[in-house]
Amino acid sequence: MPELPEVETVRRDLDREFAGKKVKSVQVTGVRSVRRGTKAQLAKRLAGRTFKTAKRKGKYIIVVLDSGEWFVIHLRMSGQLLKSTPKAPKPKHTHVVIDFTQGSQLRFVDPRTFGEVFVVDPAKLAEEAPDLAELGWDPLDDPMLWVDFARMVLSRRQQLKALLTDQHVIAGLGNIYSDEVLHAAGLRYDRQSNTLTVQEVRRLFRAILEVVHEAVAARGSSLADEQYVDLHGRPGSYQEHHQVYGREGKACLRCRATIERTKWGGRSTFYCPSCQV
DNA sequence: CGATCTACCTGATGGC
DNA sequence: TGCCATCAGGTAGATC
Repeated sequence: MPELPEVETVRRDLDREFAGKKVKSVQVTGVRSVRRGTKAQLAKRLAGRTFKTAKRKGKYIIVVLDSGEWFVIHLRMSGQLLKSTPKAPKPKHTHVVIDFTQGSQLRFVDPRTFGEVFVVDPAKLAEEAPDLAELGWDPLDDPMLWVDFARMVLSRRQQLKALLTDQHVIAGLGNIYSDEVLHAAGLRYDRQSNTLTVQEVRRLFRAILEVVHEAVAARGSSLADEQYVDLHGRPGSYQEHHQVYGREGKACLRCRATIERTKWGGRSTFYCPSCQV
């Protein structure tokens, strides 16, 4: 579900609401939410620790603990982090509950159970969390010169949608935002990365930055099912700005041609057949 | 190396 | 009403 803008929204909420707070207790009831190490180890490494700051790398949320360790959360398709109180009824599929000494509660809710939480020593990141260690360029956090971006794109032979959603190359884009970026850049999902002109690479670079920043400002995209909500359970509003995603059969807002939907890599892909080349 | 499947899950939706 | 197929924001692994 959530891509960079949604994860960043949750990160900011988490930092605002829980930085400086101390963990009182941890209950892990989910069967699959803890896959690296045991539930007991996770609870032990969190109990009594203070949340210092919440960071983000790609789609991973990283809570820096006062022990120096990282409490990492990946929401995958359906995960949510929700702030609540101990007495409030728990939604179905609540897998991890963290109580804080001041009385608030943090919940990890995840119907499809693809998401995960774990604690890692950042010094052992490469061995214990290679997926996190090997992430590529984060377009919100990492400075990047456009010439370096151009070198990266032109040195690969990959369809553009594959390149944009490859977390080793660019960290944070998924199915919605790759389609929106490609429309903003005027490029088709199946263009080979090494065939781009210099101007096209520049447009792609600017489109990534523009779409990501605007989507973060709108607190992410929530689709009809509202699977994505922020820490307080509120939806985002960037879906109102979507140019192609979910707009099959509607007029392109730039050229008035009809937006098409196709299958690419097993996922729905939306594009304008006229102004994306 | 890149492209294409499959699998991991629950739940919503639509056709018949 | 029920039953079945399809689809959903992600990612890893197998295969060619």
